[in-house]
Amino acid sequence: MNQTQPERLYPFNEIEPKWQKAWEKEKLFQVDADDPRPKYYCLVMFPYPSAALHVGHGRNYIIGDAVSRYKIMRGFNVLSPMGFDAFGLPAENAALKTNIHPKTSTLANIDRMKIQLHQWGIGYDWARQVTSCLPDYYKWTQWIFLKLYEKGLAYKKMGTVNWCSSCQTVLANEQVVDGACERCDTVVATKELEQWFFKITAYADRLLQDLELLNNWPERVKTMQANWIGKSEGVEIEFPVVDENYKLRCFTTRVDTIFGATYMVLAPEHPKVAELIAKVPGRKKIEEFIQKVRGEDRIERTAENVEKEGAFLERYAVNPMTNEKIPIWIANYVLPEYGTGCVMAVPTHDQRDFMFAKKYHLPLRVVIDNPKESLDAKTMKEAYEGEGVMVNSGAFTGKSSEKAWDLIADFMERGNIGSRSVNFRLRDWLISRQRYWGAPIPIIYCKACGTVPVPEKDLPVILPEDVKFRPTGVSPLKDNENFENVSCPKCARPAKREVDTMDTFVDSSWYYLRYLSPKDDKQPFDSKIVNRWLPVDQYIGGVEHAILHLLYSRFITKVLSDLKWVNFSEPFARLFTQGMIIKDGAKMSKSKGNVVSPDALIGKFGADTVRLYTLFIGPPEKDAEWNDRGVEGSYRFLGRLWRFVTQVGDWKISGEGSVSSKELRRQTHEIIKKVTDDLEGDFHFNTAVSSIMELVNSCYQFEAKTPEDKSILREAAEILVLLSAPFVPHIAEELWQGLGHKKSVFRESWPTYDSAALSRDEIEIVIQVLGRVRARMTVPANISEEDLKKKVLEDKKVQEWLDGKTVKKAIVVPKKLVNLVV
RNA sequence: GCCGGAGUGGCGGAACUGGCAGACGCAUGGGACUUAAAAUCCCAAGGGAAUAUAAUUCCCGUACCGGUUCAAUUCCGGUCUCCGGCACCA
Repeated sequence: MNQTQPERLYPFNEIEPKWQKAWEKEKLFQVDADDPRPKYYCLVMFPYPSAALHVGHGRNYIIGDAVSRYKIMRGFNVLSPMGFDAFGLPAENAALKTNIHPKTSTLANIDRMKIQLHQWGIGYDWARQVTSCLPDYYKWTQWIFLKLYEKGLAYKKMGTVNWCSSCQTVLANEQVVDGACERCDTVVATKELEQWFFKITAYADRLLQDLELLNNWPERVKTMQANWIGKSEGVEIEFPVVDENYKLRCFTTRVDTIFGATYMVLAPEHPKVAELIAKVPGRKKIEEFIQKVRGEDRIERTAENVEKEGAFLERYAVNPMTNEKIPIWIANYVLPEYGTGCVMAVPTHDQRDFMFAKKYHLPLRVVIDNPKESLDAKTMKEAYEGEGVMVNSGAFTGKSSEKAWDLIADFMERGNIGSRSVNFRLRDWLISRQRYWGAPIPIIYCKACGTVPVPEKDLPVILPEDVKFRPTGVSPLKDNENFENVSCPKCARPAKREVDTMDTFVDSSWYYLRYLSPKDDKQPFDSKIVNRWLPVDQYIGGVEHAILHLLYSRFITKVLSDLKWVNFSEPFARLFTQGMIIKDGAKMSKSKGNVVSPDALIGKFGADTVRLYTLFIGPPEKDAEWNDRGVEGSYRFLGRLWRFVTQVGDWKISGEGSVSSKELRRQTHEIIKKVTDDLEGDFHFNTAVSSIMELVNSCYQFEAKTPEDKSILREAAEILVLLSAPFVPHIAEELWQGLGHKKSVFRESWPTYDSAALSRDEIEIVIQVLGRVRARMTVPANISEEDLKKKVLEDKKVQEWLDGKTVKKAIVVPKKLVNLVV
């Protein structure tokens, strides 16, 4: 135990609890609906209540709190709520080990986290807390499901779905990362199952389009969403099958290459394959190949350098533009779920087709010539995928491929050969889960009436507590006969409930609306109030939600907007994604043993130190390495601030300062501007904090000789306290009181700078000769350009550098520099 | 491969609209206080070179190569590396 307790530089352990209580008493963060001030909705992504919080989590809340407190001082009516995304697998998995019910452990974790948030000095309107695992909340999650169901946007279908064998449940596409479960890293298998989906694809185009409205979202998040939605425009072309009376449809983005389509490839899973090979001699071999491909899991199938393999179906189709008979193949590189599961192959102008054609000796024909170097199908080593001049393309020969694209598409549409079509990568959102700790899906199956939604008046469908929740691949709710067996709401005959629960991302896709009327038991939210407060002015959270939560929330908002429940179509006007805090080069986690707990640090240095360091660590949007010595530096600074402000506590503000103090006053006002700009801009708290530090350093350097000087220092002290209040609220309150103020510092208005104070009498001019700094001189600020030039040329050092050469040109940047060209 | 972002001291990082590169902090070195240490406070500091230890002065330096400009971390062209997303998507 040779860890030394640092000297107590100021009584943080006394003042912090004191002010936390005071804010509560004063209801600093409670929003009054009738407040006339302009609204500001500052929202931090609500957390999953796992174990205790670490300093990495803290960054999120500290940033949000700094923004809220700043906006309060700017005169806004700030709504800063907090809740808990409380359903989910971790609690359920823990329960399997510890035998503690998920509800018990979740609620206990919530209590623990609230204490931690409190100790950090984070202010929320706790009267608005939402907890997604409680019936008064999930009742309305179920209501949202019903609304989507009514609109045809929630549906059940049989399909190939992602299955995690460890979590024993299906997963949404968004929850599969590199072919593995995002939660437990188990390689995801595919299964044919009947599952519930939300039809997010119906909104694909709008979700993509409206990204353009989100000017205050980080570019990378918008890019990620755009990539995920994955729009591509092309043409769907019909290829007649030889000896059959049906056609196969191919989707292509390169309709300009149609004359080079020398064969066709189907996914092995394509529904027509069985029919096509029913009578061919080599049927057995083809079936074996299909079995082989089907047996591969997602990773094997989509891995980067998988050898392209295929089989000839011994059948032919007709290229509708050349009227040639072309062979039909199946191959592992054609995916059943994208486009039509059937592609036209143009080996000369598509690298995959090229490799496949070379392997199986399929014909190649150049139809777009490379303008730089003429192509020859016999000698080319790889496909040419660029633009060029059309060749071997019937009536389109000689045209540029860009132009031919539209001409061919038009021609096909006129002749009913094909039609323009758009494909998205985005798939519908699979929302059912075979697990216990989630909101039950409000559906009843009746033998007579079919699928019957639970009537709104019967909501919520309560999640029963007495359930043995072993994951078995079937929802644990099936265990509870009282839950499953019900009477049909339509015909009253015995019926069965849906036993699956909803993906927790459904819970979190609408919580930001519930904060506005968290206790309303008549409706999920009050449209009038929501329309007044939304969109959220500032949303703050981790970039890991760039696709999942943010895409789902945008989708649900658009649905609610179409249903006229809300009058806006994007929920979050501004988004800020903070970087992760790293320790020893890795993300903090219990298993790595690199978790930094705030509790000990708060005990040793106080919450303000932890807050200040967290904000000072680096640009908040970037990842940052936690450094314990850096924390001490922040603590030292607060000690310096404390010492300085308490020292000038009984000095008075009076009159003008002496000449020497003018510079300090100027700096003070410059820093008001700097901190304000940082807070209004990109939340660069690190530079805001550093300029506050600079001002403190200057104050220490300044020697106050006269009462006027003292008055300038006193003004600087007041401003320092006001400017640092959003970052280090406890010490700021205490110092503010020490300066003789009765009101909370957060009831004061944010300081504004006096532009007169920013002006200087004298300025330092940098003198360059040929762009290199050679001298500097101090001149009156209002000096004319002519006088300045004259003075510069008279300077001894300058003359040495000029060395008798003539000055061709003198560039004068007002108030900054003079550059002499010789 | 496509899309987005980044590359600056020993480290985290700063630099408005092209105008003194390295603010602020950490680590480091020196000093004060102390019997001593820790803590605290004060001072120094990109690298290199010259002079006499100094004051001082010069040169080199923002991933690399080139360009525009009186002047480039900033603008333009090219190259490399790293991070993130998508990817056998037709």
